[in-house]
Amino acid sequence: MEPYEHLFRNFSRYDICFSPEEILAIESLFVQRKFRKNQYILQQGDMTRHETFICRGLTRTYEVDEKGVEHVLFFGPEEWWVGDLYSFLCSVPSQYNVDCLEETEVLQITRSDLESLYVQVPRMNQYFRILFQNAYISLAQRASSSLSKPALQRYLEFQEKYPHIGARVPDHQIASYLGITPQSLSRIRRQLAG
Amino acid sequence: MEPYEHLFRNFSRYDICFSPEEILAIESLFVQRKFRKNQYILQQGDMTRHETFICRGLTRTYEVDEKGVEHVLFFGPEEWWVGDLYSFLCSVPSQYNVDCLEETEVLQITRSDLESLYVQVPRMNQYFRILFQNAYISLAQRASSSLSKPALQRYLEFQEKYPHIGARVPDHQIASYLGITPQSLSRIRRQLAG
DNA sequence: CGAAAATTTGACATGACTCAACTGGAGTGG
DNA sequence: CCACTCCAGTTGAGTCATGTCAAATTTTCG
Repeated sequence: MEPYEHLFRNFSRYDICFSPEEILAIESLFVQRKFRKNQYILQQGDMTRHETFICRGLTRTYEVDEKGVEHVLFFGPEEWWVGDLYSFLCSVPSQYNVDCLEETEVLQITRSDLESLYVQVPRMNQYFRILFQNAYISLAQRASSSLSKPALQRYLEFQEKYPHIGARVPDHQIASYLGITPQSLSRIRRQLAG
Repeated sequence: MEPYEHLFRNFSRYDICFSPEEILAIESLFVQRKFRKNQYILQQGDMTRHETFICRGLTRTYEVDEKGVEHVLFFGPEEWWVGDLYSFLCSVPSQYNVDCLEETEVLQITRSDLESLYVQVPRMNQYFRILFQNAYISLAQRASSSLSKPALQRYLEFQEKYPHIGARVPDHQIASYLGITPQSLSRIRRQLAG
């Protein structure tokens, strides 16, 4: 499927349609790019110059703490936006790494182009508003769950919510996403199996 | 201070200005309301009919799990929006309770009025987009922290980020916000003091 | 003042972590 | 095709942070 189709399909999920001129403006401001497996879209410490929409593939967003331990924050499959929003908006170095777990095709937009897009196509504000609303709701549920539920239950919730991701990602990265060690996840899996 | 002043001051924090007609539209769609201490703005299981902007006072958003344990998700001081967004947007019963820890003055808007506001004042999309962006960033940092850092450090982060809230809220609610028991928080405090 | 709530403390239990060793499969080079 | 290595995953033993239960103490507030 052609990359822009993914993007416009995502717009239409939120019942947001654009005029032909707007479509041209949108297409002219995004840049298409392809990453190989294990390649980095963004590295901790770098300036975030683009926000990135995933058309195909799978990414992971993670940070490395003072002790050198990786913490996976999100997986980014098709039709997700990835990037360090804080870094992007506030022009500070990124706290996060984003790398590709599979060969990945993306569309990218720079901050100044996004701002010009908001002016040219005001309805983009609506699109991103809804997007952030949803992201916020989903993150609130995850945060609540991580504060109050044991690892077993969080694992089950993850499996239920992202069955397709669970199958594409090694266990130790799922453990990191859940905030537990690979050993703990392994024991949880044994407990579920037995 | 007059309630609408708080609201417009919040708009202006994001460099968003409105024409006199827009200001009239905004003022006509929000309803002013006052809650006493301990009164509920929203109860778990109810339909969320309004989103609520806090002009004065302090709220807490919490949920009650299967075991009957309360989990505080957010505190809502002046110039915060509170409410169960998911319930509000999707017209499902709320998962959360919002009550007032102090006497609280708010401005409320219903879903249909907010939708009509987006049409009458398209720039409101921009305002809420930025609001959700920021809320999302802040929540992502909290979620990351709750997954990877010990309780002591989370407590210190909370104190640093919301010093004014820490002073206005009983400890056991801070403990709940941090995802630990009041006993654990008490021990952490002793450790810090000694 | 007196009741109720908040906080602290102690003893013990438990879930998750750490460290270390082991297993098993995927790739690599002889 | 067979070692060999590498990495993910598993398992075990001991430790630590935090939870649970119960009780004492302090604070709040009618």
